[in-house]
Amino acid sequence: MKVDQRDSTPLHEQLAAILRAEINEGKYAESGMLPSESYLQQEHGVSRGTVRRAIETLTAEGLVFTIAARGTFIGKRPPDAKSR
Amino acid sequence: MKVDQRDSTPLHEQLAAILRAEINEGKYAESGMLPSESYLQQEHGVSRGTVRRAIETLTAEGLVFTIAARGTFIGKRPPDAKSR
DNA sequence: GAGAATTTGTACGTATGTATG
DNA sequence: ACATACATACGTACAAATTCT
Repeated sequence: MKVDQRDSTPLHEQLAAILRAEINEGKYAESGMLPSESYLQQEHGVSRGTVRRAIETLTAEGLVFTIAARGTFIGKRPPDAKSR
Repeated sequence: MKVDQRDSTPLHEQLAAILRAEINEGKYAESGMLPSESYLQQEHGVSRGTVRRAIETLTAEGLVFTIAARGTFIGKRPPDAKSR
């Protein structure tokens, strides 16, 4: 799946939908985490800001959570994790 | 006490808190020094860089001081800490 | 003193967080 | 939405200093 630059749907929404589907398909079940933002940026041909907005959406949905300098993990954020 | 990899509190902060508590409990009173960085690294399952940042914090607090290739000692750095 | 082992020091690479235009 | 720059966090590799055999 790829984002469509001509589609009027915001890129970050398109990307969020793609990632959401991939997660539900178990694509990242092995590592338990998403690829780095830079990787996703190059992979999908969008800016890092767009990648981050997409991940933000998935975080709000409780699908993933990120920890600074470590990465974005699949699943709900543990109760004692303080960052956003 | 152990660091929590899923807690988003920086690992070096978690480790600093652990070491600070252990020092105050007198855990290292006997030797008067901290274990080596490699030991702490394996003991707590973090990288050496994280260990060093934790020790850096304790040093800034005046709780310990480090001498190159010798180790990290409990207490405030003496004026002539380099000589033997 | 020589050489190996141990310990701390420094540099660099990668990842996410924040700010600006 | 994108680009860039910088900050913070974590890790790895190599270098330097000290100690031990």
